[in-house]
Amino acid sequence: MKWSELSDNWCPVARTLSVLGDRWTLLILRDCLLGLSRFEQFAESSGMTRHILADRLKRLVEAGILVRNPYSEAPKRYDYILTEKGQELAPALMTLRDWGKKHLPVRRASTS
Amino acid sequence: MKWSELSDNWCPVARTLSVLGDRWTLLILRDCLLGLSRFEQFAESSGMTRHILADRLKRLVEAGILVRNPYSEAPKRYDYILTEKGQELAPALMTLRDWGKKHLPVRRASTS
DNA sequence: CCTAGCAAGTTCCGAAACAGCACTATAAGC
DNA sequence: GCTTATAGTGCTGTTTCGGAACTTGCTAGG
Repeated sequence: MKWSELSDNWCPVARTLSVLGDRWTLLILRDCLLGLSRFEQFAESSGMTRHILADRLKRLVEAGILVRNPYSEAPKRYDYILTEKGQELAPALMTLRDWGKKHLPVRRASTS
Repeated sequence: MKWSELSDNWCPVARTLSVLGDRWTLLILRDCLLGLSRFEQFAESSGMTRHILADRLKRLVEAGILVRNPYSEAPKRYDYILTEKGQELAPALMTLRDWGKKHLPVRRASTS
């Protein structure tokens, strides 16, 4: 089964995953909720390749989760702002964060 | 950046995604929470290939989210049971489900 | 004994996605 | 007219994925 076919699945969890079911998309949204909005900021914060970032931003805009907003006319520049639909993903990010904090402690030497 | 490198990220959301940040893993957990436990059940329910399913189950066991439980000795057979750690992902699934129900209605002809 | 069936995987190959890096486009500043 | 800043694209090799067949270990039937 293809990823895209999930979007018509009977299960709302599956449909949700059809939009944000890869490792990078939720990281972009995390950054958005932290106040980031620009391509270069996302690229640096998440460490993903620019190629993937561009693709995921496009998908998120198509899904109505972000809007591509021109913030500069002179050299045409765009940043990405959460829609209300996107902001309502905050609770989901919170529950994932809480689970991670509880069950996936950092395995660095500094923590022990 | 590689997927696996996320597991040491400072951000708990990123660490969580290092475990369940692909399209299929959360579907397996959804099925577990619905009471499924066997390989063939997961394969049929989610529609993923057996190859990927086997890989994801292995990862989930390694992550301590599922346990591989022998339920038959005669022909060695195993099923997969949620640990407490895994059950605590239920709230996360709920929030994703709620968001999907609200923002991603099924696009079938029957809905219009 | 021989074959079929069930369940949990494993193997193989072509297709798609990804990582890494360089490159483009447009304009501002020196 | 050269450098810097920003938002992407192109290119190339590697990794992962999708689909279907095959394996293993046992049971049931003829």
